[in-house]
Amino acid sequence: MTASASSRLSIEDWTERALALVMDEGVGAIKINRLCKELGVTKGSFYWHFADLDALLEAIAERWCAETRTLLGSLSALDDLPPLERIRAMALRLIDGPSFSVERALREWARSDAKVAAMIVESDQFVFELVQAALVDLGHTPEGARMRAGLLVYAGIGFAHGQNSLPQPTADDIEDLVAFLAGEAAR
Amino acid sequence: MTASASSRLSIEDWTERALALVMDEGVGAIKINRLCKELGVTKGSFYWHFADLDALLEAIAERWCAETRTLLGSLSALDDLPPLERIRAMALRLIDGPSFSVERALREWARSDAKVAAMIVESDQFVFELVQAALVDLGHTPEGARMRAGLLVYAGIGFAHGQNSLPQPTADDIEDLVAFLAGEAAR
DNA sequence: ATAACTCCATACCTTAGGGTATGGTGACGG
DNA sequence: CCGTCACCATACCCTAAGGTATGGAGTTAT
Repeated sequence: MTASASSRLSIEDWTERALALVMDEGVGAIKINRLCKELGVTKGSFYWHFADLDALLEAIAERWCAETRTLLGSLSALDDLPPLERIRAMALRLIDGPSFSVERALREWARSDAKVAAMIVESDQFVFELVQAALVDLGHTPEGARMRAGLLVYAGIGFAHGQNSLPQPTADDIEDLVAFLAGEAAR
Repeated sequence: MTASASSRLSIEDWTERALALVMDEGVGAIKINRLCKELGVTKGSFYWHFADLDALLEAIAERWCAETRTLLGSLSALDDLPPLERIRAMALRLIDGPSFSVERALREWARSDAKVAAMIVESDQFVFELVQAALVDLGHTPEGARMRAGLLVYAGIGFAHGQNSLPQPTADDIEDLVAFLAGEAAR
């Protein structure tokens, strides 16, 4: 459906569908037969494109890593914004509800795929350093900025993994949070 | 080995071993044959004690919930400590490395077991309210305390799920963190 | 002592899912 | 027009794992 209109499938058709599956049902949901059914083919097709399941997993890991890397690159555009805006943008990104299941799926995946794990580390690092730099721009010491940025990033990760245990923060709450983290700058 | 010396097994022997398995390998690692081998029996024994796998899962969920509830009860002893000590205790608890895999296993488990999920929510809530109360005792407004406590608890959850993406905080870092969260009390 | 009950072993069934072998069909170059 | 190759269908095998049926051995009560 989302794939190309051609009756023949390409590698990209497979990785695209498989990636979508990983995102909203986890890597454990990838079954060859199921994928085939969703793509309207049978296993004969799959094993022509890929040697085995691991080959498919590796392919979609590669693809996801590439996509994520370009996404991080595009995020560098935030550098032009004022520091507080940068922090706010990251905080809002961390609170984005629909992406929670994706976040969980990715970290679960990372536990069985080194490439994915490395990419996630890189991604976390990226956000962390972005926030830290913004805090330094606001006049914080590197150490103070480090602690605050770490707190925000880890809270973001935790937010995706907590099962709505605590009341969900509103937009106003985020404002308070950003103000708190950015506060008492020149101490 | 850890079970009773008797040659016959009890329900507790099964739930104990299974719970240990869940903790350090996740709920997905529970296989009937494997459990039997570890306990030195065969499936005939398992299916005498339990109707099926779900019955076993339910039993260990029940057991874990009970154990966790008493653990939370014992944690109420912290109420006598000064507020800052209470927060510090919770912060250190959240950073406890060896329990990370347990934390992950539990939340994964919670996604397929409502009882476990509810217990985790209760547990998170407990820690959250404890920290929040301590912050209020320090002179914070309920709203300020709420935000700070939420930040700490979520960061703790995230810390267990991040794959060492960011540099691990030292004991000194925790001190700074607690001081930061508790800081600027009477504003 | 023996009947009854508890706990467990053995053998077997069934399903899901990864993987393989082989043949067929459409498109395209020669 | 025909062969070749890319792509796929069909049929099959193998293993892991949950589940069942049945019988046997140890224990306990009467």
